[in-house]
Amino acid sequence: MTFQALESQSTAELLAEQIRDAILVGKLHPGDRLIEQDLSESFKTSRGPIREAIRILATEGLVEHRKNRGAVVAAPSFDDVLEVYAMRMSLGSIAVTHASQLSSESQLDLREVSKKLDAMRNFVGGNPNRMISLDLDFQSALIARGELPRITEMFEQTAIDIGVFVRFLGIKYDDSDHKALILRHEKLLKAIASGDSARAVAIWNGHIQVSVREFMKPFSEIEIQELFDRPLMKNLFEVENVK
Amino acid sequence: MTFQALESQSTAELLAEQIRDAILVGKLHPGDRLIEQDLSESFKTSRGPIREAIRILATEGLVEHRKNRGAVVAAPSFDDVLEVYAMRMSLGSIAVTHASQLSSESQLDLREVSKKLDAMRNFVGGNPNRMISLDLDFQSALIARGELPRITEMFEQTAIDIGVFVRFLGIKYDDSDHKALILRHEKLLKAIASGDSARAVAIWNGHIQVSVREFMKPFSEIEIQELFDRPLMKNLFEVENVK
DNA sequence: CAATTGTAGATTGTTGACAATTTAGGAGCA
DNA sequence: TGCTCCTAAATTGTCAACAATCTACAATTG
Repeated sequence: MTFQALESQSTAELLAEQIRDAILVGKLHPGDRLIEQDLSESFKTSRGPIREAIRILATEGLVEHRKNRGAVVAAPSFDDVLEVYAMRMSLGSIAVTHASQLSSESQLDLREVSKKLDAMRNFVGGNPNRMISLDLDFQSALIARGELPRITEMFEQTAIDIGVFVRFLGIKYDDSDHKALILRHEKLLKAIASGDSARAVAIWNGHIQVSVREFMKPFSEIEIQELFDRPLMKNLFEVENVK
Repeated sequence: MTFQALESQSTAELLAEQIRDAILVGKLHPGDRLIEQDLSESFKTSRGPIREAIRILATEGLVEHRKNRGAVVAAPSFDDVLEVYAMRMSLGSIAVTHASQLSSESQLDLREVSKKLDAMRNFVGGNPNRMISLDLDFQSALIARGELPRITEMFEQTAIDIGVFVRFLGIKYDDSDHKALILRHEKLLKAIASGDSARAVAIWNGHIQVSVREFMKPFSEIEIQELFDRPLMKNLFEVENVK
């Protein structure tokens, strides 16, 4: 009988998680200051662990930390959205390709990823923001199958960024999208499992494009036209893709 | 008249820099433990700033940090080299493309990058490891011209990784390489300045490939053959490139 | 003698006090 | 009024003592 070592998180990590959630849920707004004393009283701990938690959030980019001036919640722009999706497209392509290749060598186990997709299937028509979070989960699990630890970690970092964007730009997948979304993911898994890395990457790119489009929903026709003039935007939509 | 605020580094950052250098210079070896008490005595400071410094190094991946067990200097493998170069190729492509596009809109200032290249020219034939470090400097400065802060930061992270690899695998550019290296960089800058992003990316990819080959020098013919069987390796060498 | 348990020393985790720095606002002055 | 300078409050930075945890090794047991 073997047990999973339960390697509990450190207090600082636990605190970071709580504060991160507070930002993602909207209890803390961009520009809000994080004051060590106040937080340490709220969480009934000393300032030490709080300092570490803030440092974690700072490396994640959720807060900005300036010497002797403390930390404030960061405010993202649409340029940030484009940059982050460019990273996800390109890091994801590497990982998806590698996963496909591992699959050819039958070193690939997609069970965990399939489970995440099941969770999405069971949620069709449910709360839109929750669906986005399930989708991010699915993607993270998939990218992790590439077995490239640094890329996995950086990809995870971009997922946190997107959580912030969603919060501050008010994005929602609507119900009709849910089905298309899942269909695309099914195709993607099939391509990876069959070792067809080129097709897998094309589907991946297509999904990134759809995701970026989601972020434009709050904008007007004219604004969207202008967005497509930005180089980063063009680059994102010029790649080979399967819709 | 305006001055640049000189925003001095915090003590923890200063300490992190010193310890990082100690690792890159080889004073600290993989597996060595970093003991807060000892370090705080060496640096004549308390354990607080040392803790923060170690946390910084941990997020950079230079040391591994396990709960209640402290930090040890990490040991990289050749797979790590491949992963890091895959990231540099792909993040760099995004930045180089964007820089080329900014150049078309004449929003690009390559003076700082040119200075870095001058530094390399003045060093032809000099200490090989120092030349690698100048090359990394050049590349970082170039990527920063892409004006994509997250990508720039992640790219910088990979530069740190490479410092560790160079140290532990004993890589050296030899003198003959220096000239080819600089010639390539000149072509790259020209392509970017003229807004030819496709060509710039191809040159960029070629440089990454050459860099990876440097890391194989210590290996035997047979070992190198085997390395080329790895999927990541194939992917790195299959991209469009200019040698 | 091998396996387990117990224990001391080493090391990290946490805390509250104190020092240094920044910020905001008012007093003084042109 | 508008400007500079100064001071007090707020806040972060640093420190040293103490608590919790881990590691290595000796003692114990079967």
